[in-house]
Amino acid sequence: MGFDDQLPPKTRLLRAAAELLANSEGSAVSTRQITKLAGVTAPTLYHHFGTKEGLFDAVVSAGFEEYVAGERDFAPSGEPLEDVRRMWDNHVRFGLTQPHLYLVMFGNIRPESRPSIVADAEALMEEMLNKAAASGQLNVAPREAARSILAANVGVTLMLIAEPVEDRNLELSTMTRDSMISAVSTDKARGAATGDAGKSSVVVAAIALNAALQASHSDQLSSSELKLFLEWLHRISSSS
Amino acid sequence: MGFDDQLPPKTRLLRAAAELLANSEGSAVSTRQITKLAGVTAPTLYHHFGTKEGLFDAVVSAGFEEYVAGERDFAPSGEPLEDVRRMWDNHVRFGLTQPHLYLVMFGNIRPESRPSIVADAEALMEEMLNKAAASGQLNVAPREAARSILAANVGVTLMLIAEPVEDRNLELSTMTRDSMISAVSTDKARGAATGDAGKSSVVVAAIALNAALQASHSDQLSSSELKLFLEWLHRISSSS
DNA sequence: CCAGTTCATATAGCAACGCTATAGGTGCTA
DNA sequence: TAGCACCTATAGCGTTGCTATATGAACTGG
Repeated sequence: MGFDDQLPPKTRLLRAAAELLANSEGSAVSTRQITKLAGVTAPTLYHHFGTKEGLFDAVVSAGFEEYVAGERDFAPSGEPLEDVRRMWDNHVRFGLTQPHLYLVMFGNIRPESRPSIVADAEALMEEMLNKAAASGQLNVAPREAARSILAANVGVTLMLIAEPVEDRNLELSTMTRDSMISAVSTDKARGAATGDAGKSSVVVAAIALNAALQASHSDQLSSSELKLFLEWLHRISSSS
Repeated sequence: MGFDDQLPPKTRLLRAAAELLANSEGSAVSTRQITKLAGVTAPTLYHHFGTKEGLFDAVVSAGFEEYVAGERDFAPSGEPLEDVRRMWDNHVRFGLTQPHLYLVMFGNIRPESRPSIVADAEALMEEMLNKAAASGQLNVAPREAARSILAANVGVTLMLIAEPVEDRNLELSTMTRDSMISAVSTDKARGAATGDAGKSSVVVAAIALNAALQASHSDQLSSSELKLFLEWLHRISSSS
């Protein structure tokens, strides 16, 4: 069925399952679809993988190796916290590129396989944070920081996956990422080079005024004036 | 089948589904199990709910109302950020108490129902953050802060649910919670909220913004825009 | 060179699944 | 009492995950 007949059936099953899992938008994938695409019959699948879940686990293992490879495959920048940011972004990118694989890995609740994968991902993050801790950039234990950061990372990625593609806003990711990192690290205020106290107080005041205006329905401005006013407020308060 | 036969079939179906959903450890629940427990036959289910998913959606709606009730049912402490912490803890508690319901609500990826639930939860959080913003305690827009906090909240809760009960460490929750809140808030009362009890918060915020703008020479607005903006600001702040 | 063993695949089919076409029973209003 | 919604049951369709059984191919020991 349009699949390389030279490959051994086990490989063909793995590829067929991965392909169907990747293309089916959330809906279930049946063993009959898989075996048909792989060009084998049902018992072959159960001979090699025992169960449908077993086949999916094998696919997930392959996917996790790809994930780990992605998390390791960049030159360390010498700045550990910067590398943590890259790991975060890699994580999100992996989730958005392979949402179904990601959901099986991080979204499901499967008392056996999931914790092990999560533990491995945590270990990767902790490893990186150890370097930051060694140079005095962390104010909490690396393990706890890794767990906390990874939890937020998973939450953000799930949010983004669940959103329609057209209005996915990656700023949610970068903002949460920097919040988490700055909270566990000693050197606060990323981008402090450009940030100064006066400007940030403008932002704070603008945000406060915006919230207060919307809550109070002040009639000091006409509706058209208010609209423009709020637009400018937004421009001010979204500058960082 | 051991279910109150006085109740209408629709209610019995809902209760049976909720019970089976709550007790089945992750494994699927079949319509036949549900209808048998409810003491009705298959077509009754489809008459009332259209589809299996429809029945589950109804269960989730009930669960969500319970969630919202939990998020609203505490006296505001007068300190908005403290209330945000309580909302966070409520969220986690709800997830750990009803993990299966929670997973359907926040863990699954269902392009229709999930975003609406998430959006409602975000609105709840944003509502609370608006109060914080009005008193100048936020340094990002309430909506973005709400999305970010909720994402981390969901991620932490999923982590905790996936962990074996015996070594669940709630410190992960409090630590991530405080990290997110401290990253998004500004504990220093920057001018805006300094004890001007008499004036409305709009006026206070406008005055603060006015002062801050003149001190910082922000370049987000052109000079003509700035002039008009300040004029409006003056109109707002001189109203009492 | 062949009997024995093991591995890998196919034929055929089971029980359970979500779902529905159809019909019968119930309580209401006219 | 007739008619009409509404609600539920009988029976069964097509599909699902999975398997008891059998067959062919490849290797091994004598």
